[in-house]
Amino acid sequence: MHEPGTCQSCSQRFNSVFCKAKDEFVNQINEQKICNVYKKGQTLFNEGSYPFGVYCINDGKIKLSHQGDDGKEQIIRLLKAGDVLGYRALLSGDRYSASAVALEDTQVCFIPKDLFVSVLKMDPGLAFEMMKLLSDELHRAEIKLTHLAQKPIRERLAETLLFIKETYGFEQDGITLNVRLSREEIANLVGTATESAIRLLSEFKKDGMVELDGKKIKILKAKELIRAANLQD
Amino acid sequence: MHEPGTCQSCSQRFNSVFCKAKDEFVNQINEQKICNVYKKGQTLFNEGSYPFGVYCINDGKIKLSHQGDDGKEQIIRLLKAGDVLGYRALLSGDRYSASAVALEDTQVCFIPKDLFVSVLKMDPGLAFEMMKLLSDELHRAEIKLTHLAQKPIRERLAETLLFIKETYGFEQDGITLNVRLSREEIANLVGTATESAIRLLSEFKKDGMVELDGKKIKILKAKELIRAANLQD
DNA sequence: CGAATAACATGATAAAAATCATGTTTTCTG
DNA sequence: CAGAAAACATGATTTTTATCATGTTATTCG
Repeated sequence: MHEPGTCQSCSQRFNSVFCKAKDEFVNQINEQKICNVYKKGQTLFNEGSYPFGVYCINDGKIKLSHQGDDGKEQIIRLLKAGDVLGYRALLSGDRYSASAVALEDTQVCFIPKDLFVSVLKMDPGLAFEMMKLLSDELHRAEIKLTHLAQKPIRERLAETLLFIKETYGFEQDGITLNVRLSREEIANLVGTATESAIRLLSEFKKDGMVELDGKKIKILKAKELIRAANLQD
Repeated sequence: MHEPGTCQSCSQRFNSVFCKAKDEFVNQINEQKICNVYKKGQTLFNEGSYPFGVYCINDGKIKLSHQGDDGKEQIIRLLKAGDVLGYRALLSGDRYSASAVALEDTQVCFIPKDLFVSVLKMDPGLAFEMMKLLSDELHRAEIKLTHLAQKPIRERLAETLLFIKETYGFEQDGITLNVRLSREEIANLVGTATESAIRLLSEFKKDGMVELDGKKIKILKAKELIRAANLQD
C-alpha cells in the first residue's frame, strides 16, 4: 500500500461514484479530504454514532454490518477499493445504522459532510451517480431480502460464495477467493448459525465444489455452485 | 375518489418527494402528467418490463412485490397516497424488479421518464429529496433483511402488523387496520408460509392481542404486540 | 516457544417452520 | 341464488435449522 496521492490522479476516481463529478469539485474534495489507514479489524464508525462525512476506499476491504436485536451481527455489504461508505446515514439525516470494520489493512479518504453535501447540490452528475448507487443498493437489498425469506440455507450459502467472488474476485491462481473471512462472518453474511455454515461448507467440499484451507476458499466448480444457488435471474 | 386536479393543488404535493420541488417544475409536471385509475387487483407494471416513467399515488393503496425464484411472491413495500413508485428501476437504468398491484381502487399520476429525469437534473431540491427517499428505503430494507435473517416468525408477524399500522393507520374506530390483506399476502410480507401466518394470527387472537373478522384485523393490545415483536430499536 | 484462546469441525438433540391433509367458511360468478 | 372456487383454519407429519456438546486444529500473545 503506497501513500495516497491526489483525488485527481486517484486510481479509483473513474471507478467510483465520483466518475461523473466535475474537475472543479474533485479539486475541492482533494483539498479537504483526510486520508487514513485502518488496520485489519479496526472500526471506521459504529452503529448509533453520527456521521461527519463519507469515506472513500482507496485500497483494502471493509465489511458493513448491523447489530441484530439480540446482538448478532448481520453483514449487509462488502466493500472494496472505489466504494464509498457512510452516505446512507448522512443522506437520511440519521445516525449510522451499521458499523464499518476493516477486513484487512485499508486506506480510506474521508470527505467532510458539508463539502460532500454542497458538491452534491451543485453537481448534478455526482447527484445522479449517487441516486444510481442508492438505487442499485436498494435493488440488491430487495433481492437479498426475497432470498432470505424464500431460499434454504444451502442455496444462500452457494449464492454468498458467488457474491464474494463477484465482489473481491480471485487471487492470482484464479480460484482462491481474494478475501479472508471467518466461518462466523460467512454465516453472518448468509444469515444462519455458524455451525450450519461450517457444515454446509464441508458438504460443498465433499461434493468437490470448493476446497477449504483454513480461511482460504477455492472455488473448484463454479457451475455446480451456480446450480446449487438455484438462481433464476 | 374525486377527479384529480392539478399538481400545484394536489393534496399530496407537500406530502411527497416533490415537497421541495420548485413551482416552475411542478407546473411542467402538471402539464405532462397522465392520471389514471386502477381497480383493485389491477397491475400498474410488471417485474421484467421497462420503466417509462414514475407513478405518483393520489389516492389508494399499492403493493410492490418480487417474484421469488420459485415463483413465490415476496411483498417488499406497501404504498399509499403521496408515495412515488417506479423510480428504482428508472434510476438504475434497469427493468422493473418488482410488480405493482393495486390493493384497492387507486388513482395515480404518471410522470414520463424524460421529464422526471430532466427535472431531477435541474432541481437540486427534488434530487436531494429523492436521495433521502432512496436512503430511507435502503435503511428499511437493511433492517428488514437483518430481521428476516435473525428473528423468528412470530416476532416478524407482530412487527409486520405494527408496520401495516404505521403505513395505513386505523379506520375511524381507531383499532381496525385500514387495509384488507389476505392471509397469503400477510405471509408474503412476513416471509413465511401462509399456514404459519394463519396459525400465528390465531395465536395472537387467542392471546387477546388482535381480533380477526375475515380480512379485518383489529389491534386490541398494541403494547403487547410491540413486546411480541421484540424490537430494540 | 508454549500456554491460552479462538476458530473450526462434527455428532446428537431440540426447536422451528414447512408441508401435507382435510374440513370449513367466505367470496365470486354464472 | 346456487355451485364453484378461493380463502381460511387447524391437526399431523416431515423437513429444516438452531442449539448444545465435545473434540480438534489454528492463532495469538506473554
